[in-house]
Amino acid sequence: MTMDALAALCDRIASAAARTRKLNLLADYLRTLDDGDLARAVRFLSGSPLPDGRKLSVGAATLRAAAASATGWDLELIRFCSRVAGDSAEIIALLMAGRSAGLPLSLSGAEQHLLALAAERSKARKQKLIEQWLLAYAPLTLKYLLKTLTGMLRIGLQAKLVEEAIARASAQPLELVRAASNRSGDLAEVALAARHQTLDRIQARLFHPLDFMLAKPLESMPDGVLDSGPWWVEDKYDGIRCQLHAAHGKVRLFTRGQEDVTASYPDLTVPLSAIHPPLILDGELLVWRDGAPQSFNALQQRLARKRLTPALLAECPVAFIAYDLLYAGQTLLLNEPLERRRALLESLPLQPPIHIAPQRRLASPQELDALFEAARARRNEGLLLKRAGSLYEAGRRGGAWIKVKRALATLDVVITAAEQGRGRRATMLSDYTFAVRDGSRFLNIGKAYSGLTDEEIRQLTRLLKSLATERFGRVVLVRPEVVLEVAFDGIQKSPRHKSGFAMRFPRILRWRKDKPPEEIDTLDRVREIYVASL
DNA sequence: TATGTCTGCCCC
DNA sequence: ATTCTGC
DNA sequence: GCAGAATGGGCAGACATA
Repeated sequence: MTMDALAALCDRIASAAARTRKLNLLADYLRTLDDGDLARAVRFLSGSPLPDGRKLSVGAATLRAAAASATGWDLELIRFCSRVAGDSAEIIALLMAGRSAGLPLSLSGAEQHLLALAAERSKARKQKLIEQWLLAYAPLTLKYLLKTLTGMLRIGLQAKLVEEAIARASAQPLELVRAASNRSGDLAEVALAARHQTLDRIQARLFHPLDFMLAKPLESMPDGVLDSGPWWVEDKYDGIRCQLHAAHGKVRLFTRGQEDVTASYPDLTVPLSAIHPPLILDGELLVWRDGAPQSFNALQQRLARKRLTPALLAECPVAFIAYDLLYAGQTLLLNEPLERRRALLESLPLQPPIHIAPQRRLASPQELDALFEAARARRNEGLLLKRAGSLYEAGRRGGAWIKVKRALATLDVVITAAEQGRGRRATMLSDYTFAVRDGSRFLNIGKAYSGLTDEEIRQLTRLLKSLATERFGRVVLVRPEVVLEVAFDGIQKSPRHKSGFAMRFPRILRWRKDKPPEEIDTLDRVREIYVASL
C-alpha cells in the first residue's frame, strides 16, 4: 500500500463532514492493509508517525524554507501564500505541481524518510532532505507527508477517532480497544492486537507511561454537580503533571505528552532509586524551596535543559507532589475506587523530595470559596475536586475530577492590530493585539482570539478592515477604537509587549461596544494587579 | 565572543 | 493552557 | 458530552549577525 493512497484517503476524510462517515472511510481502509502498513498508517494518522516517539524538530518554517530553496520562489511570497491558505504544507504541495517527479511512495518508504529526518541533527541538512522529497513526490502525497511533520493533519480526525476506527475495522468493542490503548501506549500495537483478537494480552508495563486522567473545568461556581454526592478536595498545584515509575532501583518520569524526562531531574529521580517495590505515582512536578512550591516560571527554567549546572539545581530544586497511586503490589489500581488508591498511597514510605498532596472531604459546596482562597494563599492555582468512589479514568476528561480556577482579573483594552487567521479562519482577522492606556498612548499588553463566536469574528473583521491604517504582511494596524474585556490568569513582566507586561491565558470575555477607548484600563492599573499578585 | 532573532515545544 | 463548533 | 481545531505565553537552544 502506498503513501499516495493514504493521502487520497486523508483528502476524502477531510471532506466528509460527519464523523461516522470519517470513521467508516478509515475503517474500510485499515481492513485492506497488511500488518506492517496497518501499524504505519495508524501511526501516521494518530499524529505520532515515528515508532518510538522520536522528535522530528521540524516545523512549518523549515518546510517553507525548503520549498523556497526547491522552487526558487521568494520566501516572503511563500509565507504570504501559506498565510492566505492557512496551511504551509498545503500550499507547498500545490507549489510543487508540475515540478516534482511524481514518483510513487510506499508507506514504509515514507516511514524511512521520517526516520532519516529524525536522525539528522543539523537543521540545514534536515531542510535538504525535505527539498529532496519535494522534488520527488506527487503534490497530494507531499501534502500529507508534510502535514505529518507538523503533527497537524487537520482532517477532523485524530488519535481518538483512530481508536474508534480500529474497533470498527476489527469488530472489537471500543471499550476494549481504549483500555488496551491505555495499557499499551502504542496505537499501532493495539491495531495489530485488535486485528488478531489478542487485545487482552496487552499488559500495562512499568516504565511505559499510562494515559492521565484529566479534570474538567467548572464553568460556574454554584453549580448543581457538587450536590450529587461526596467529594474530596485538594489544592491544584501549578507545575507539570507527571507520572513517576519506580521499581528495583530504577526510576522513570513521564510528562502528560508521554515524554520521558527522567534525565532532566536527577535531583528528584536519583534519591528515589532506593525504592524497590514497583509503583506508579501520579502527581505534579514543582520547584520546591524552603518547604513551599515555587512559581511555574521557576520550573520552566528546568524544562528542556541540555546541560544541568549545579547553580541551576541549587536555585530551582524540584519535588514531586503525589496525589494518586496507579500501580502497586504487582497490581494496576485504575479500577480501584479513589479512597482505596489514596489509602495505599498514604501507606507507602515516601520521603522528600516526594510529598503527598493533602486531601480532605468537602463538607458542602459553600465551603469552596474559603478553600479556594486558602489554596491561593498557599500560592497554588486553585482546587481539584474528586468525586468519592470514582475510578481512575485514564485518558478521559470526565466529570469525576473537576478543576476550580478563577481569572486573576479582567481588563478593558483596545484593539491596536489584527492578524489573519489560519485554517478555516484564514479569511478572517481572528487574532487581536490589544493595549492598555498610558496617558494619551496605547501600549500593547497581549493577544487573544478565543472567547468570540465565529459570527462576532466576522463582524469584527469587517469593522477592523475599515479602521486599518497600515499593513505589514499578515498584520493590520488599526485605529484604536474597538474595546474588549479580557480575562487572564496571571500577569508578569515581559519584553514581549510595549507595556512591559504579558498575560497568562488571555481570553476575550466580551466586545464592549458600550465603552470608548479613552475609558479603558491604564498601565497603572496593570501595575497594581501585578504587585498584588506577587 | 557577545548579542539578537527565530523556532519548536519534556510545558502551562 | 482556553474556547468555540459540529456531531 | 466528546473530539477536533485554532489560538495564548514562556522558555532553552539553535542559528544569524555584529
